[in-house]
Parts: sequence; C-alpha cells; structure tokens
Amino acid sequence: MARSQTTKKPTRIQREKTRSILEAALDVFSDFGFRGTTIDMIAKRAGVSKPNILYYFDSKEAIHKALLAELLETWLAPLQEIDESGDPIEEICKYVAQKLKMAQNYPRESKLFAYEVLQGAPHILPELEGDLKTLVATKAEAIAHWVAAGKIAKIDPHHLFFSIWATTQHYADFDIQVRAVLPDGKDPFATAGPFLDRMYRALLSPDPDS
Amino acid sequence: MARSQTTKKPTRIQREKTRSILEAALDVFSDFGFRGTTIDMIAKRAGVSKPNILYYFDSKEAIHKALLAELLETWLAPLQEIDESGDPIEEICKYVAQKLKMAQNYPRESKLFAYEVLQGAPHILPELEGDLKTLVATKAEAIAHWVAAGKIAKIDPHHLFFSIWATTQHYADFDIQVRAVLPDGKDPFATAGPFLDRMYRALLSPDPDS
DNA sequence: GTCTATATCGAGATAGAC
DNA sequence: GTCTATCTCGATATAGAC
Repeated sequence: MARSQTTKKPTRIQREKTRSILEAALDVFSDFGFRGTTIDMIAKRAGVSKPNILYYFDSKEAIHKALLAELLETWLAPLQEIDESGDPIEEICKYVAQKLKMAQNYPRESKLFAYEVLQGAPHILPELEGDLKTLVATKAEAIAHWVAAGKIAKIDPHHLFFSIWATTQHYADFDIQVRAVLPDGKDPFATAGPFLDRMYRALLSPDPDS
Repeated sequence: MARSQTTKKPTRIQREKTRSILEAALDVFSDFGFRGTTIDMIAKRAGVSKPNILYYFDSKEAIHKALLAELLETWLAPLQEIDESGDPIEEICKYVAQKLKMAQNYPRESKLFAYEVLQGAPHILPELEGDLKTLVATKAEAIAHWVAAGKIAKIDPHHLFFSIWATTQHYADFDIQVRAVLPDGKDPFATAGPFLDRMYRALLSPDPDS
C-alpha cells in the first residue's frame, strides 16, 4: 500500500520526495500536457525511478490532480485582494500587474491551467462553477458599485475579468508566439507592463458625460 | 502506396473523403489535443475505418499538419485587411470584431492553434517566425505611423496585437471557463462584442495633450 | 522504501484478403 | 479502395527481490 493512501503523517524525507516529484511533474505537464507526458519523463527529471513515483502517487492522474489542487489556491489569491474600499482604478491596475507578474514568475502553472481548461476542465470544472464563479460574482458586484457611483466607466465586470486573465496569461501560455513575433531584443514582460497599465486606465477612466 | 503520396490528381470521391476525415480530425484534435486524440476517434467520427484513414493520410501527424497548414491561411486573413489609409480606430475595431467573430464561428481552429502554441509550436514555429512576424511588423509600422501622426494614442503596436489575439481567442479557447463563470443566461459573445469595442476605442483615442 | 523485471493494454501502423 | 486481422511498440501499473 502506497504512502499516499495511508493516513500516517509523512516523514521529512517523504515530504521532500513528494515535493520534488510534483516539481518535476509540473515541469513536464506544463510543457507536454497530460497525455503528452509519461511517468518516465517525470521520473528522469525528478531523479527517481518510475516505480518509486508510483509508490508516492497512486497514478499519473493522481499527480496531475494534486498539482491542479495546489494551483487553484494560489491562482485565485490576487483576485481575493481586490478591495472595494480602495481606489477603483488603482485596485484593478494592481490586480493586472499582479497577474502579469504571476504569468512571468509562474508560467508553468499558467500553462497547466490552460491545458486543463482547453480540454474542457475535466478535473476542475466543479471548482470553476463553484468557488471561482462565487468569487467572481462577489468582485463583479464591487465593480458594479464603482460603476454605479460613477467612479469608473460603465463596463461589464465579468468581461473585464476575462480580458485581464486573457491578456496577462497570454504572455505565459503563448510565450513562444510572443517571442517569435516580437522584434529581437524586446523583452515581452517589461514592455507588456506599461501597455496593460495604460490600457486599463484608459478603459476605466469615467466618462465625462456620466 | 497511399494516394496521398502520389502526384495524380484526386477524384471527386477522394477529395470528399479527405475532407470528411479532416473535418472529423479537427473536431477531435481541438477537443483532446494531438496526443489525446487517437486515429480510432477520428475514424469513428468520420464514419470510416482506421486503416482507411491511413490510406488517405500517411500518419496521424500528417493529418495534424494538413489541418495546421489550412488553418494558418485563413487565420491571418483579417490581419492582412487592416488598411493604413482607412480611419485608424475603425480599422482596428473592425479587426477586433472580425477576430471575435472568428472565435465564435471557428472555435475548433482557435483551439487547435492554442494547443499547438502551448506545446511550443513544434509544427508551425517557422511560419510564426517567418510569415507571421513579417506581417505583424508591416502592420505594426502602419500603426506606428498613426501614432506619430497623432491619430491614435501612443501605444505599443505589438502589444496591441497580442491583447487583441488574447481577448478574442479567449472566448473560444477558455469557453468552458467563461461559461462556468458568467451568470446563467448571459451570452458570452453577444456581451463580449460591445465590451471589447469600448475597450479598444478607449485605449486608442488620442490623448488631448499629444 | 527502492529497485529490476514483467504483466497488460492501448494505439499507430501494416499485411493481405476481397 | 476498403476491409479484417495482426504486428509492434511504448506506456501504465504491478510483482517480488533486496
């Protein structure tokens, strides 16, 4: 019986090994997707044997699920932080900047998520329809209040979030294309930051006639 | 020797069968990705046998490549149409609307492309670094002229394109997530159109102080 | 706990009958 | 041209020694 199926608390060695397997798996899954990844690839990258992987995790899918579960926690954190009592435009631009930073520093997580959603979110659809939908609804309401108070332009809060997710994660998920198209020597993230900041300030600035 | 390796021109039957195989393959590849798709799935959906598929195409990869080649032609067409002598904001908003329409009407193509780029564009990297980069450079220059003439706000043309691609294709590629998060009964594409139009008009409107 | 060896299975591709 | 049957290989997962 594998450790992962028992309830005994893991030793330090076990925790470290579990971590290094997850770390290696994130590397490979984010590059090749679930189906394109073999346990052997993960084993090689983690520096352990294939059966040893299956001692710590019941199956390839179990590794994948563990990664997605971890991911969701951290992925939604910045959204939580949007504060209705703060300055509207600054709050949203801060969120955009945080999301772009995450795309830069955690591209593997972004791509793992992209693969999952592209496939129809087989493992996390319940979370999307549950926690995520609820959280977005809450924050969308805050934004609707800002709109109603005339503090920002009259925009659809849901599509605002979609556009923020799309534009920031694009630099992680479509990294290859971005680098292929950008002129040589132009850093994607350094130049994307000011562009996006400007875009959302323009979008959100309240109309004079409102 | 398979027909696909000969140089004889195909009969009507052969062309129709090739088409129906490609059609079925697009369905399956766009749902499950290259590695997640089996020839059997394509065969079932096309209503032919597995060996029959391999009579018309040399391999699974050959089908995939054929789809990508077709895709690129149509995918870049709207970008070509941006006309430097037209009204700047109308030209760009027209492009945005066209791209959104394509995401709505050709979501399979969008997802096929997304899978390919996520994986590191193994089949189309040369085209991205060649034709696409060249085309974008040309159009970016046109936009730079508009900026220099004070006709639109001072924005980075490359990141403008990235943001348009990201925000429009998001509704095809992340369709599942969009629908999971949107309030019930709210149509994604119908509500995205006005949002994006407003966003790009706000972004591009020239500064008073320029 | 970790390894070598292996059972098992799914899938790409081929052979050969019709 | 199209089928049934099959070859072959790679990958998940397991058995069993150490």
